[in-house]
Amino acid sequence: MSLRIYDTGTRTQREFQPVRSGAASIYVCGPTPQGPPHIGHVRGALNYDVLGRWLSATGHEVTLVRNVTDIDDKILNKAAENGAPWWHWAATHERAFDAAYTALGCVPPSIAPRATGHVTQMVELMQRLIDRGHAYPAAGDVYFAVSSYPAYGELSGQRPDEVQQGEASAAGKRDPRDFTLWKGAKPGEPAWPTPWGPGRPGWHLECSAMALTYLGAEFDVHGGGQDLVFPHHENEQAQSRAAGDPFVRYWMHNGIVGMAGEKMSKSLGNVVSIPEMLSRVRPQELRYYLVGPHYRSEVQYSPEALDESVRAYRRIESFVRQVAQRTGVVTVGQPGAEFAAAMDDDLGTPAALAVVHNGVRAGHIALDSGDENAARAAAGMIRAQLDVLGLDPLAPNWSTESTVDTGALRALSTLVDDLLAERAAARAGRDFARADAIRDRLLATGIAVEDTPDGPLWTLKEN
RNA sequence: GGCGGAGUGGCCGAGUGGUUUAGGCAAGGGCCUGCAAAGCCCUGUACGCGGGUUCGAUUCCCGCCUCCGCCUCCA
Repeated sequence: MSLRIYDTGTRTQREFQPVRSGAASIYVCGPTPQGPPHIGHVRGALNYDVLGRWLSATGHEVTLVRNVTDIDDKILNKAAENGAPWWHWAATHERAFDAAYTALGCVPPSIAPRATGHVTQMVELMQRLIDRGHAYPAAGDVYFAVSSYPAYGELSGQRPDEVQQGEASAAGKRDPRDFTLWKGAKPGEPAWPTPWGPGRPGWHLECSAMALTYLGAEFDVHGGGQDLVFPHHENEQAQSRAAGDPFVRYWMHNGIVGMAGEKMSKSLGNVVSIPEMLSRVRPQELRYYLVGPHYRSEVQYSPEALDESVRAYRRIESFVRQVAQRTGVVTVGQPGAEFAAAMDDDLGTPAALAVVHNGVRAGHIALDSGDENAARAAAGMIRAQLDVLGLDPLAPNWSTESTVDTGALRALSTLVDDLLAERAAARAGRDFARADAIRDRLLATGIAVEDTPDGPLWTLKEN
């Protein structure tokens, strides 16, 4: 059994057969860094991170390209509104995106190419399209001739004639359906030289050019949000295939994130930024919330649902930590066949998490019956499963040890142990009022005490 | 107007032509505990509405309602 992926291009689930056996090439539409990253951006990145992790776990050498659209109308406008140079505005927000991806445990992409660094490749691609009669320059712009490419619309199912026409046709555009490959420079705008005059990249061209540069004329997976199917991905495919490249084998589109009824969009200004969310929950917990539902389903964000995820994740986490504390080191094992079957079914993370939870229950039963070997084995398997999802509680990237003063921790530990010894003495003397007073006092300071078969266990409460 | 997706038990969220049916959160009962906490066991007559196909539909088909995405910038 191997991975099956739902391919938007054919609207069916297809077995994953990579261009190069044992390897996987993935291109993901990354951010246009015009503002802070929000929950929707991060959901997409997380989904393709899980894809990459699963492909790696199943023996593929993964190349993942996630681009940065660092030149664009919106960046120019936002920068101008804020009195910043466009390149500074883009670079600042690009760093914010990187920080969010890192905080949420995304494996760094093989490369995160910027549009502005690939003008040469774009010019080459445009030249090929012009030579083949699929594109034409006009008044400083370069357009793709939709009528020259009969397969246009095949990815999205759109019929070009039915597409609502937006803005009035620009000067020199031969057909209102034609889209811009390259925008001629207007006064004061950044510009790069081309054979057809100075200007800057249109939105769609860069992805075709950068995918070709790093992944070749044919590659395995192209991912993005469902809102990019049309026109962005339709146009990408038209450009690359019209130029003669086979392009994408599997198109994957993740569902979008809504906001309890109303849609979340930049224009409505109701986006939830990642730094804001991470001030409320830990990154693992936010990740669990976004990775839990199937990637193609829509998520309606609500703080209540996020809170449920927090508790669900902590159940898993506390089991793994408990086993580690009681039985020593828990080494990462193998995810197992049931988990693999779930993941192979178009990244079935909900079923995969059900397997994890069943493992947690089985592990607790083993722990209760004193079978520490079975408990350790269960925890090792769970760690392997969670690692595929980027959720292993013991993974070093979640570690907070570096921020903790070990000297202070040792001093605290001594004080708590003293109090717990006092409590134990009180309990032994059946002075439960005294014992409970100590426990309450510790709880009030943020230290929770639980009695286990191995004696009392204390933990610092989150938040 | 065109293209596409969705409506599941108190909530989140999978899934399937039928006899046992995810999983989590919350709730109630029980076990354990001095009491808790955690954990374990048990409980809850779920599939938007109306037709149709079928021995049988939440699952397939048709119609309707509601919601969402895209067709303009968005992951």
